[in-house]
Amino acid sequence: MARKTANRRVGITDVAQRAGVSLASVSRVMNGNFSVDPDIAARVRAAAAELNYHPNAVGRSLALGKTDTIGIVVPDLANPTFQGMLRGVSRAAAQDGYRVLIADSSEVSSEESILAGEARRRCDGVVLCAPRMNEAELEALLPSLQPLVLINRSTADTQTPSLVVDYGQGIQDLAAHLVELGHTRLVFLAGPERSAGNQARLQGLEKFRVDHPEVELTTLPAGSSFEAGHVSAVAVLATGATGVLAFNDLVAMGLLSGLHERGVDVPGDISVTGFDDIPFANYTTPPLTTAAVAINDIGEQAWHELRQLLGDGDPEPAHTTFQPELKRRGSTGRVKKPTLS
Amino acid sequence: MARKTANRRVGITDVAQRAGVSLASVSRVMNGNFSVDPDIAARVRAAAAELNYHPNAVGRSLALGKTDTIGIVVPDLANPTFQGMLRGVSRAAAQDGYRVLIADSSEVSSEESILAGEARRRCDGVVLCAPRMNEAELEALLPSLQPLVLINRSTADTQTPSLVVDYGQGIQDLAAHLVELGHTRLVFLAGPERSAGNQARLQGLEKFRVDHPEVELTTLPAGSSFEAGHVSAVAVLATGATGVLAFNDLVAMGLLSGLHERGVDVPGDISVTGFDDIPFANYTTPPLTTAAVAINDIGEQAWHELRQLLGDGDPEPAHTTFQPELKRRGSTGRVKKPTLS
DNA sequence: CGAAATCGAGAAAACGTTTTCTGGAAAGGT
DNA sequence: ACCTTTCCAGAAAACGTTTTCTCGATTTCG
Repeated sequence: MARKTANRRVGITDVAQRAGVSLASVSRVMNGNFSVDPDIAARVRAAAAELNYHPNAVGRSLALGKTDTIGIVVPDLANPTFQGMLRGVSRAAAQDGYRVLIADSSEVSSEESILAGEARRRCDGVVLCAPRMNEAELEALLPSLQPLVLINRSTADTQTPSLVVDYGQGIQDLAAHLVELGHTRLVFLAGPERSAGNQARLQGLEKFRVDHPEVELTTLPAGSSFEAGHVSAVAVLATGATGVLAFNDLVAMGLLSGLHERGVDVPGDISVTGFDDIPFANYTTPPLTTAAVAINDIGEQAWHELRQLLGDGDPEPAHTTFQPELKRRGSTGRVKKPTLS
Repeated sequence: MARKTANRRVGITDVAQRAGVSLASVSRVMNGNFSVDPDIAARVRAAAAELNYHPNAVGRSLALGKTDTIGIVVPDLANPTFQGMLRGVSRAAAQDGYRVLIADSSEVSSEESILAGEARRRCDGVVLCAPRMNEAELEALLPSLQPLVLINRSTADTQTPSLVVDYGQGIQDLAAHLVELGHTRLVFLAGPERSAGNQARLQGLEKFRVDHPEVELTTLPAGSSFEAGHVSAVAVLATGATGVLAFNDLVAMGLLSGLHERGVDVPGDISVTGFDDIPFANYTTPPLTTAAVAINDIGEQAWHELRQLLGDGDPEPAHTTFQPELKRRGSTGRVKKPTLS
């Protein structure tokens, strides 16, 4: 390793030398270890200040066996949901002096496992949000990631806490809300097929169907983005439905935009619901009725679980379910005229 | 350090022992070093596989003097602009096998310097976006962060590349666009006072004033969030202006929402412009006229600059300026009636 | 006053790698 | 056939800390 410009980096050795003490003493002083002569401590501190010494994190990590860093794997940093999660984790972890290493798998499931492994090797623990990874692969990966908390995936493994959102219940609440407003012809704009969240919504809707046999509910493949919602506008209109359950807020916003372009009034002609309650949902025109997911709380909670795991005890890992909360806003309204059938 | 459950972690030593070779050979094999006997290589690989060995990143970092990690300091992870930047940096860095450590300063400038320093100590380099930090503090901090690229801050230091957006020009373009549409009474919804970006916009508008003495331009303090824009609606209406230059897209969207609630038609009664062209800007009703900032490109470019610095050569650090691009959309239109004056 | 207990600072081992150094064997040249 | 060069595997140093261990000095107690 070519030493650039003589000895550039100032280490603990330099401080020790300058203060005329041993390495050990410097280390003790730097770590606030008592039982060290005040005079020595002062000399060390002075030397450290003069040399502008800052302990090397890597050396420290090696000696201590911890990095004070956790990894978080998300499918897509462009998605507000994962951004919120990341933010929640990051802020909470920062409170405890931990930093966060991010890994964006770009929605490709093969990357998810690689990134998770790599992140784990660099960090003390991992928060894994991998909705696409298949069940078997996940189970196989679990042991090697060990201090780990799962988001929106469940596992039999008793070691790993998991935080899941009850998408099934949320979508039922939204559907029920529409029915309450008199809608009897609904359409669901589905998300990515392989997505665990989409599966959960579909199951919820299945349950809804048996509870409300009088409601006509069709499903249209869409996606999880603005564009997906935007291009779905025409298909939605073709169904003649008066209420739309979009996969998430992004799709709903895209749809809102598409409907607006076609002169369709929301909620006058059609009611639209989203999912997640991203910050923007409150500021669309009209404001979006949606199922609020406390995504920041989930991130925060994820950190707290992980912190438990990193600490000593193994206090039963929690398997927490978050209930979405229905937010009634302007994008849903009473059905104008009963559907002719 | 208490070894948990006998020897848990499998290290290079275990592999060497199992393969019946020395540490050095294992290391050579793992790093694809040629000039190692094929037989030995095979044995090592087999042993590594059997033991499920993965090299310890910290040990590796210490020996190599590099972490393959960069830090990025942003003021607020909730802001779409910084989210985009982060995403750009992260994706680009990932392409080259680097990971990103995030530090969210929560908009407090004192944190910015601490976090930057800490990030630098853990990583090989830093991307710093610290709009609030004062000039002096920044200059003082620069040397200690050295492989570093600045975003939206300039510096005399020739060592550090910086990427800045020409907010001054962008806001002038937007203003000119409104003038072109016949507006003569404009209002600027200002951002946070201390923000460098806000200063740049104000300077641009000053220039605009001298170029267009016929236009009446007032400034209203607002902020950088939805809420800021939302609550500004009444103040904006009070000015009697027909064109509004919002600090950014968030403020514009909040304003749009506030105006809608009051039954004010956009762009019929008032034209509104944003800034940044965040992904949502395309899907508001009406779609937002704004100045597009290629924020993902900036993130990507930031990584490329940093990669240069991390590599050997010192090929003059670029000081790049990004020009916003005017996006004409539905939120601006011809002024309905000439302002009486 | 002497021996045991206490204390604190320095020497050295440890963390898990990579890489230089070294020495023995094989290969090549005269 | 002998000497020199080449090659490659293993030993050891290095990276920058923390922490255990050791040992001399000071204190305390009998």
